[in-house]
This record gives sequence, C-alpha cells and structure tokens, in this order.
Amino acid sequence: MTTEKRDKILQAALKLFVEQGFRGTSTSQIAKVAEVATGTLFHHFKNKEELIRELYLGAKFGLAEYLEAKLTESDSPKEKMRALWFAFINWAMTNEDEYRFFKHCDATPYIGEDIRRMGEARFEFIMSLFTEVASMRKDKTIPQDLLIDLFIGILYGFINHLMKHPGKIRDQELREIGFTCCWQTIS
Amino acid sequence: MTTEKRDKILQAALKLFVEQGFRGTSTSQIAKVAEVATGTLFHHFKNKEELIRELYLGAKFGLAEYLEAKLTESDSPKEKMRALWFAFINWAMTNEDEYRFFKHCDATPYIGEDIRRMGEARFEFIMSLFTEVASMRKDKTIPQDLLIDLFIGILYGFINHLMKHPGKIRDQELREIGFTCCWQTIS
DNA sequence: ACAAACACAGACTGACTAGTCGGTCTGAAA
DNA sequence: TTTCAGACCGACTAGTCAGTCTGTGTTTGT
Repeated sequence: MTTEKRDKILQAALKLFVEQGFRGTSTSQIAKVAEVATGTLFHHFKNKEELIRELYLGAKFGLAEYLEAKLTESDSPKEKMRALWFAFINWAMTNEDEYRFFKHCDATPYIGEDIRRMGEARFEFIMSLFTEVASMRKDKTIPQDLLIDLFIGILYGFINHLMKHPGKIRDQELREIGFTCCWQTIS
Repeated sequence: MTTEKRDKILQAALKLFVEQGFRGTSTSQIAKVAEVATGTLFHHFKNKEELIRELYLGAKFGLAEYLEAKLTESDSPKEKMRALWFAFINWAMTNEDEYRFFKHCDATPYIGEDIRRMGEARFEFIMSLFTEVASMRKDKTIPQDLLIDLFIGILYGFINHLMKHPGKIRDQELREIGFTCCWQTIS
C-alpha cells in the first residue's frame, strides 16, 4: 500500500499545497517535484481530492495522537490545559507544514465541510476537557463552545506571532506568558 | 471612472471569491453573474489580480474609516479598546462578505505580501492605541506586537463563534462578556 | 455635424488542467 | 519457466482558463 514513490508524492503535495494553495498546484507539478510520472500519481490516488483527503486525515490523526499522549489522565483541568497549550504549540513549531496545511484547509472553500468533519471523533478528549473547565468557571453565562473558539483564537494568534518572529521560536518564557493570558480568559 | 457595470463586476466578484476562492472563480463566471461580457471586465480591470487588489483596498479603507470614526480621541485606552472591539464586531457582522474576503486574503498564498501590506498606514491609530495599552501594563515582559496578535486572535475567535451561531448575532451581552475576556488578556 | 474618447460586446487564442490509456518492467508465486 | 499483479511511465484528450482582438453603439467636446 505504501511505496517510496507514493510517499514522495504525499510529501511534495503537502509542501506545494502550503506554498501555492490547492488550485494553485497542478497534479503535473506535484508529479514533477516528486520525480514521478503523472500516471503514477493517479495510480496511487483516484483523483486530486483523494490525495488531499489522505494528507488531511494523516495530519489530523497525527496531531490527535500527539496531543493525547501529552495529557496525563490524573492531572487537574488547569494542568491538562497547560499541557494542551504547550503540546499544540510544540507540534505546530515542529510540524510547520502540517500546521499551515490545516489552517489552509480551514480557510479555503475548496475543502468541503464533509472532509473537514472527518476524524473529529479523535478529538473528543479535548471536548471533555473543555467541559471540565467550563464547569469550574464562576461565571457560567459564557457558553462552552465559545470558550473553545476563544481558546483556539488565542492559540492561533500566539502561534502566528511565533511564526512571524523565527528568533522567538524556542522562547519558553514567552509561551508561559501566553498560557497565563489564555488561562485568564477561559477560566 | 465608476460605472454601473463596473460596480456590478466588483459586487459579483466579491461574492464569488468569498464562496469559491480566487482560483475557484473564473473571470468568465464573474462576468456572467455580473451580466456583463468578459471584454467589459477586462476593459475596467487590467487583469484578475487588479480586480482583487481593488476589492481588497476598498474593503480595507472602508474598515479603517469605519473604525476610526468610532474611536473618541478623549477616551481612556480601555474605553477606546472597548469601542474598537464593538466597532470591529459590528463591522464584520454587517459586512460579512468583506470580512470573509479579508480572512480569505490573509489565508491564501494567491495574495502576495506586497498587496497585503498596502493600506496598512491607515491603521496607525490602532497601533498607537496598542502602544498606550502596552505602556499601562504592570507586566512589561510581553511585547506589544504579541499583544496585538493575541487581540486579533481573540477577536477572530469571537466573530467566528458569532458567525457559526447566527441566532447570537445580536446578543449584546455576549459581546460584553467577550470584551471582558479580551481586556483581561491584554491589560 | 463630426470626430475623438469611451463603454461594452463576445468570438477567439494559446497555455494549462485533471485525468486516461496502452503499455513496460519487476518480482514473486505456481 | 510461465504467469500474473501491481508499480510505474508519459503521450494524449477534452475541457477550462486568463486575457486579446475587432468591432459596435453612445457620449461629449468643438
């Protein structure tokens, strides 16, 4: 199922999609960068969409697995939230292409809602963490899903900042400050 | 300089770009929706990119003008920040297509950095507001541009939430809560 | 009244696109 | 040794794309 050429196609496609977008990247360009014939590309993937879907799900499952491994079951909600914050940032910084790919998938109409919803079940442990956090809050007027949207907003804002300033990428202190800000907002 | 057909082209293009992306929308489709011939489109705009640029700058200047009008010079930084928060949300909710267009421009590699930087000078009043806010903070370790990125992150997260739940669009109380969260983070 | 300038039209072009097709090559099973 | 599956190839097709060309009406200034 997985061959050397197949992997090269996936790798080249991810890189090109991030740089140029889905419609800006032709299958023939992917084949060229992967040093493969166009026929080979369509031998391994039914069509362009299926190639994108595989890339998307692969990154999504990889991320879910990575995050779940970093959360300790016995920790308090705040400790778990902290672990989630640091783990996500770390993942984004060490898998920059996958992170950008995700953001691109979220932003482009090319990716339909059906694909976007795939693999969401793998993130249920995060949903239940937010339920815990929401139930701890004094001010109960804020809905739980708003809490999640705000968390994601701050997280994206923070990572965006780190990526704009490559020198700060390993600035542990800044991440700590970031989490403090974030926790103030959602707790 | 501005004719009826020209306006129809601009209007159709904005709508289609938001729905389908730049590369997913052909100039002939824009012409069809605008009820205009392709020749007319290229008579008014040198090429597709120039059409996008005009749309982008138009929305950007419109936003800047709207926001600036809502900020009262004599207000305190917190009051100004509050005004900015409410004004931006209000603008996004009443100019949904323009808002989505912006976000799409930010996210797609189709728009180069050169275009994206155009018209930034019109937002300098916001920059100086953030300078004020940053100088008020007790904890000075956080850089001012991070403050801006976090603010934008929270704002986008909040608007994202409002747009996902159309019933809440006019929920003033929720916006108030949102600003409280936001102010906690940046002050 | 006339010409220059302008708004608009749509058929047309060449480059490019996603995807196909007929075929070669390799290695393992029979 | 033969057979067979499946990885791989690249020329090819049908269609789409941004942009051009050549023309027709309509203002407008003189």
